[in-house]
Amino acid sequence: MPTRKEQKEKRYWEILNAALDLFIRKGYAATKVSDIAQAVGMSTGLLFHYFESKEKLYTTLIEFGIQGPQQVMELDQSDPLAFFEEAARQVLLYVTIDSFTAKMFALMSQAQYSDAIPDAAKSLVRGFNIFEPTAALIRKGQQQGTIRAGDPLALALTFWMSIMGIAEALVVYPDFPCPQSDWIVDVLRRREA
Amino acid sequence: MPTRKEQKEKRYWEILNAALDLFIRKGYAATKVSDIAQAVGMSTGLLFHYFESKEKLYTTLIEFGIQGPQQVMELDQSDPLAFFEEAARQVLLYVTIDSFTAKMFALMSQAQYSDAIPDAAKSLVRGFNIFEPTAALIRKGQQQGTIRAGDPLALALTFWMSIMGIAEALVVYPDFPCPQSDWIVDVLRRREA
DNA sequence: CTATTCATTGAATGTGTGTTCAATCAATAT
DNA sequence: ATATTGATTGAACACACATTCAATGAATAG
Repeated sequence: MPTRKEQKEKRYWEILNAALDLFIRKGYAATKVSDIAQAVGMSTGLLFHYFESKEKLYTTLIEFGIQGPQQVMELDQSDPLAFFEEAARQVLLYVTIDSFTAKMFALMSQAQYSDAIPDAAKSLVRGFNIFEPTAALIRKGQQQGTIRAGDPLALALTFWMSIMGIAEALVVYPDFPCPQSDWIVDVLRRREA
Repeated sequence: MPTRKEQKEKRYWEILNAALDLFIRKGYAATKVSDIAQAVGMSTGLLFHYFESKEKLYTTLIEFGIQGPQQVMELDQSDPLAFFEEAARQVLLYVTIDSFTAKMFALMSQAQYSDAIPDAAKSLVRGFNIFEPTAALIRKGQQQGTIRAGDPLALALTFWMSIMGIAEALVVYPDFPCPQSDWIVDVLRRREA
């Protein structure tokens, strides 16, 4: 028998889940609060007992969302190429086994290039720039001779856009076959002579 | 001295340009007709003398947009790997020299995964599936031994998501360094033993 | 058992936005 | 020169949607 508090906690997550799904498919502006409420199975008014506004709900999701990329960047960076292999592997793993985390990646990927999200969310997203630290790592790998020559920022962009784009596509179409993570790393890998 | 008809034609394109830019940055729902009108420098009401509705305006853009991928698929396909090299080269070339076409790619890329666009536009986008023909070409390349082993659909997804994601990012941030097209093709290229 | 808290609803409110329209003025045609 | 067409505006309209709120009833506390 679930206590009142447990029920509330459970519904809190149900809302976040439903909202995440809708925000990915329709975007922030096109997602109606009533859509989310309906997906969870509650009245629209009740949703405002859990989140004070649509904006706050979205921003809460983004707060969770930045943890995904952050965790990835916390992987062992001593060997740059190994880091990218592991990063790609992890993200694609989420896509198959942890749809919530996978959807978070998709959400972050969209938020990165959208001008139509709440200001608070925009600040959060822009505050965590994944490209600069990635470019630094790529530079290191280039010196070691494991990563191909070329503008590090451009290489970082290529790597992350592939990962994010694939994650986004697979979240929306889960039946699509999942690429292998080392294919993507081949964008960075130095080719043998 | 421009005639009345020329003026009208010119403004028609100005509207399409401004709308394209805003739709990419903000998405369909978050882009207000008044935003577009303001960007062009006309009253909101006047815009409806050029396009009967916001929906029609968006769908017109999508109609132009599908021509981009269509043209790419019309490139010579006799040598699969050469085709992908040329396709990647062309798309990235547009990003640098023809921002209208480049933005079209970004628009199509977004539309592909959005549930929040007009039905007419959705039909158009879904009607032209780029993945199936690409997968067929990949299969051919695999038989020839120029393309790596692996699920052809998954390889097609990887290739196009990289291209589209990069195009989208560069359209929004034109100052970002542009990757080299052959990096992306390395996702498909069979590695020497 | 009674009182209180609080989840829940459905209707009401207000704002924002797509669209329409009557009126104006400039360009073109006759 | 006059009439007609068409570009242009600003205000008006209607509708959709985020948010509020008073009322209800069930769970919990005392």
